[in-house]
Amino acid sequence: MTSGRVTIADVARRAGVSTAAVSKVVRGAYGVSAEMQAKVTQAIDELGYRPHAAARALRGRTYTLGVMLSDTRNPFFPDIIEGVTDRLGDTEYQVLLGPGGIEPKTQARMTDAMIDRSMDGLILISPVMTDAELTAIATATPVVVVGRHGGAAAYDAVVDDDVMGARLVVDHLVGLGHTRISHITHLERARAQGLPHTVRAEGYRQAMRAHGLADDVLATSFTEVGGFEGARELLARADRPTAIFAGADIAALGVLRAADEAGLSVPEDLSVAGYDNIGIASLKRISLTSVDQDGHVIGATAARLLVERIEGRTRSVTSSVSPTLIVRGTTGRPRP
Amino acid sequence: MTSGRVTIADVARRAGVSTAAVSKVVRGAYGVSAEMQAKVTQAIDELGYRPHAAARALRGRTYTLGVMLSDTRNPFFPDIIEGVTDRLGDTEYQVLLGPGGIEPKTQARMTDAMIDRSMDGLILISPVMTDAELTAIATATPVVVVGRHGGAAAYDAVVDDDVMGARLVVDHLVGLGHTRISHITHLERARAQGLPHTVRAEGYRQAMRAHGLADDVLATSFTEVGGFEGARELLARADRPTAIFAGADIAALGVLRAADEAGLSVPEDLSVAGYDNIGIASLKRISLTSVDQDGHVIGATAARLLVERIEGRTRSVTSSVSPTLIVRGTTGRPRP
DNA sequence: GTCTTCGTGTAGAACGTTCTCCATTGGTAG
DNA sequence: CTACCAATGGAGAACGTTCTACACGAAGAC
Repeated sequence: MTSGRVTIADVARRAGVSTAAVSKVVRGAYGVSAEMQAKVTQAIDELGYRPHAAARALRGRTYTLGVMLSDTRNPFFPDIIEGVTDRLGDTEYQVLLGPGGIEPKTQARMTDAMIDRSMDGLILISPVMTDAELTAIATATPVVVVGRHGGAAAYDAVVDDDVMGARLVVDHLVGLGHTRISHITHLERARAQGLPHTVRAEGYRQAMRAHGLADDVLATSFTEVGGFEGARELLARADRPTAIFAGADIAALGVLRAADEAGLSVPEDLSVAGYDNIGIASLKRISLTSVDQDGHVIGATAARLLVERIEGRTRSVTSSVSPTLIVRGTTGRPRP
Repeated sequence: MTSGRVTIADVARRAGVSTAAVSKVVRGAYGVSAEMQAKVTQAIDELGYRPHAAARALRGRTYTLGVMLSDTRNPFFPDIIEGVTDRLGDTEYQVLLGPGGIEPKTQARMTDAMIDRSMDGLILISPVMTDAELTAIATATPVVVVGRHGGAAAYDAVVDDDVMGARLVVDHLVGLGHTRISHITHLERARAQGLPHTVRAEGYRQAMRAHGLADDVLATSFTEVGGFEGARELLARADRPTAIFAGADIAALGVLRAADEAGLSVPEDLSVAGYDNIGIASLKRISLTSVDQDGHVIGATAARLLVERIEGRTRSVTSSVSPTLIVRGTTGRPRP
């Protein structure tokens, strides 16, 4: 099978030097003459040599970074991934994605698998696990956590300022004249803290209080169905809200469907706002008011922090990205 | 860094046996007594030993399967991935995804990287490369190609019957009374053959011919913008089509936007159909008529074929999945 | 001239597995 | 009682790298 593989020994033989010398050239290490450099690179090119990452793993780097995805379906992830790969495009690092699933158990299995494959570092996107578990992982390998607030000392964190994002939405809706504004959030089974939806819900509560309004939070799930069912419940009430702020755009899409089915027109009868500003939100047919997180920047920042940490930084860093509100057609003045 | 790692030697010491014996137990190999089995598994549990995949790579399996994604943004991929992981869930194999990008160059780089990391097998989703390149990869490691027609002998293939899918759409539109039906396809820069969009376009042509109608294919790209610009061009014509069949749902969404901006109502002035039946297509607000591929089945089939091939099958297999047409609100009778 | 020092190259031991022999044991056929 | 065999466990060589020593020569300092 691997019969055809060109090894470092082949290159060394061809160039008439030792394998150690070839290794130095490949790694750009100290102590190589210009002549040696030339000889070896020529041999490498002639033979088409590529270092065997798995073999490297046993001694040094693998030049592999892992990104654990908690939910492959979330349309917001591609932005982050693109940010990561763009940032890493001209480096030697390769990015591999691990579908971790929604369950804490499967996520733990995936991170273990990544560590077992000696990845040089891990980016965990909205991981659902305790701080203790997170710290345990971070002692085994450099870690950057995306989307969880209150990061610990052992790892870096990149977060969206979710409190601010929620406030932007509430301020906007109140500015339009709404007073009965409900919030749909995600119900978490695990004991993880500082997850985006929790913080968004808290930001929503704070903002409502600041305006002297009563808050109303309903927990379903961040899926189209979750948004649909949550909205159906809210809209069935006698004093139904005039605006619904969903903690994620996918859920907001479900809210829109519920409004359609209930025969309510948006935004006249009901204003709807989401969070994440996913691609579809900008489609004329949807035109969803949403909070934009700039996933590209988040991904690029995570990649930068991870490489820094791999290359020696030990002091922990938390980077916060400010969201912006994108006002579109699903929010407007309530009927008097 | 890796100081804390429990190795096979630790387990062997603890159980009072040789490392070779532990290896046998771990792999479930032949020649282990019940007693040995018990001793070793106990030691493994006590120490929390997990085999180091990178070290394994040097001699045997890595139990890692790679899935190369040609485009992370395509909302159809999560279905395939879920099919793969579901199928592999209770096996020892781990799935890692490689964002290969749209460029042939970056895709080649990614497949190389996966081979260098000694993955046991690769699933390539709509790879953009020549058959020769594909065959070269397939000689290095087991390969299953998803979404490319006309697979070669060196690898397995899972394809959607795109000719049939295109015919379903055309038949449906003709049945409604349309005669001027245009098709938007994806313009390929590379010399790859048998890609889905090519086959869909060909299926469209065949079906139109079968109905005695003139075909009209416009090549832009399978993106929202691609669909938008293509539709804008088509709708600016004097004898503009009464129906547009986009080769992918994302492009169809762009077509809808173009229709909105042109002040055309759907489906009265323009019928629109897509391909892939992505999640959003079923939203009331979109309600896009589309061809459903059952990505879950495709992914699961690909995973099954790959494992079979890894475990010894050499005869090449091509599995074809039949699509179904999901009729929704964006298609209807043309104005007389 | 001898002693350092520096720059360059190499030998050879890791790294954590798997896998091919080989040795030992106990049982059974003759 | 011998000869053979099957079943089990172990020794030790791979696998393809990196990395720590160290050797060697040239150049400079005294």
